[in-house]
Amino acid sequence: MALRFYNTLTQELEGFYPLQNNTVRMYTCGPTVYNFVHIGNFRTFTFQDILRRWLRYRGYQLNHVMNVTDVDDKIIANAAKEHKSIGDYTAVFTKAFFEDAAALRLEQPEHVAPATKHIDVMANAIEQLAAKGCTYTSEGSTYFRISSFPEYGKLSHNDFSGIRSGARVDVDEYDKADARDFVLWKARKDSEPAWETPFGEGRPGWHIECSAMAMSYLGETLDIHAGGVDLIFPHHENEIAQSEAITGKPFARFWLHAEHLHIESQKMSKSLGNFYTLRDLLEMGYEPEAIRYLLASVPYRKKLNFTFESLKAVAKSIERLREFELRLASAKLPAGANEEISERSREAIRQFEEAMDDDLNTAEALAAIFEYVRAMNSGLDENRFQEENRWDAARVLEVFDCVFDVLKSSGSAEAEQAGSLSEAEIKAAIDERSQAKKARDFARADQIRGRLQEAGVLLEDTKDGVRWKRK
RNA sequence: GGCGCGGUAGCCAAGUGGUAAGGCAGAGGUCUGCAAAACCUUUAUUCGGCGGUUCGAUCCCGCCCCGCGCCUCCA
Repeated sequence: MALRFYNTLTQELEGFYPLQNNTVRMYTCGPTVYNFVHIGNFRTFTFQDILRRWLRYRGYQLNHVMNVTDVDDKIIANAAKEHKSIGDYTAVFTKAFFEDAAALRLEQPEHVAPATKHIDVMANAIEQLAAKGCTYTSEGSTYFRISSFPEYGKLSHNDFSGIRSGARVDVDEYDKADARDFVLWKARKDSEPAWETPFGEGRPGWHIECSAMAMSYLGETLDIHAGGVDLIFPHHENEIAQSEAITGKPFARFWLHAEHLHIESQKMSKSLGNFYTLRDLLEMGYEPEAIRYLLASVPYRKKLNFTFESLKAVAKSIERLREFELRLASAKLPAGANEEISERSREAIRQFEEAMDDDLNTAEALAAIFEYVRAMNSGLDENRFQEENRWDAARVLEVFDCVFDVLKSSGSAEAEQAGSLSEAEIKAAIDERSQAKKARDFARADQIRGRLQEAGVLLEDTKDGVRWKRK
């Protein structure tokens, strides 16, 4: 079965292929930089990263645009509180976001698009909407008239035909003609940041940013648009309305939405205050790879229940894989190749690919890897491995890691520094201990082992000699 | 109320109309001078409840119970 994704628009699993050539044109909703983003947000960004990597594995080129919302109510309010310009204010959190993303090994999209750098594109989109009669102004602000777009609701599968103006309009929304209408352009208020446009001085509404930037970078119809489930309505629904009202063409062919990360059975969110930032977890001593693995290991359409127990468990899982890699590298093997091992390796890759092709079923893909590792550990135990088979196993791990990217330890560079023992020193100590063991001076041997352990170096006695690793 | 997601072993979590992947934890074992580490084996007669369809359902249908999300800013 070929690559397929669940499309929120059609509510079906659909075979995926890009519309133009071999390049996937993809747009994802990025962060609003008014604060540090939390790991719930990163669950979605990690999903997007896995998606990127798998598309590339499947031979596609990527043209991926991610927006950065750097002007909105919260940003304006927070910046004012700190007596900073919004630019100075958002620069801090934008930088933090990309640092965190790098720590989680999230690839950079081909284009990162800050909203404030694309005001002209948005203004142009609003003018096109106005020319089509889809807008109206009220108190200096410009609104999108939902009644001008009959298909409104097709993404969230809501029927809005019954909702008419006057049905129930919130007090502070008295200036809208229809309760569901949304603002395209907000009139300037007091000293708020504002931009000059033909339809007045002000700033963009949130939804227009994504429509305008997506189409300006990627054209009228995108292959994939992705984000968190909470964006389905109203954000993505509104994007569809604006974009399709302008072009008359489908805005995006595939809509992919990641479920939320939960904590204590509730959505992790800023407003509930039940969140951890990546920085929080790193300070507690968790490895970024473990966090990445945890975020990636639950298929993206399932709620992911975050617990520290899980985080500790996945750290062990990663160790198991790294242990296998290490064992493979240090094993003494006879020359030649065992075809049975080679075939089992190819089988593992097939299973992994099949799982990933199935709407990125990472849980099943992981199962394929762990089953393989168990089989290969047995193979090593039973001396069925030969020299050439190293490559077979290395290839399996390589395929795994080009998606999950957790095998190489970023190994808190500090810890390695703190360990302070050089490789040569460690090797010398190991030799000394081996001599002591040979002389049956176990007290001496244990003393050396203890000293190394204190320095953060763990010894493992194996059939093929002494192995060590930093802890 | 409308729309949507889910309830599988101690925890996390796949999956299929034909009798339950994987990870962690637990138990047993191998290795070892002893350890540690590692590795191996093992762990749900059962898949929220009740009916129905079927030769057969955890998987299909109906009803019910429970949890969660969106409907307002939100990954």
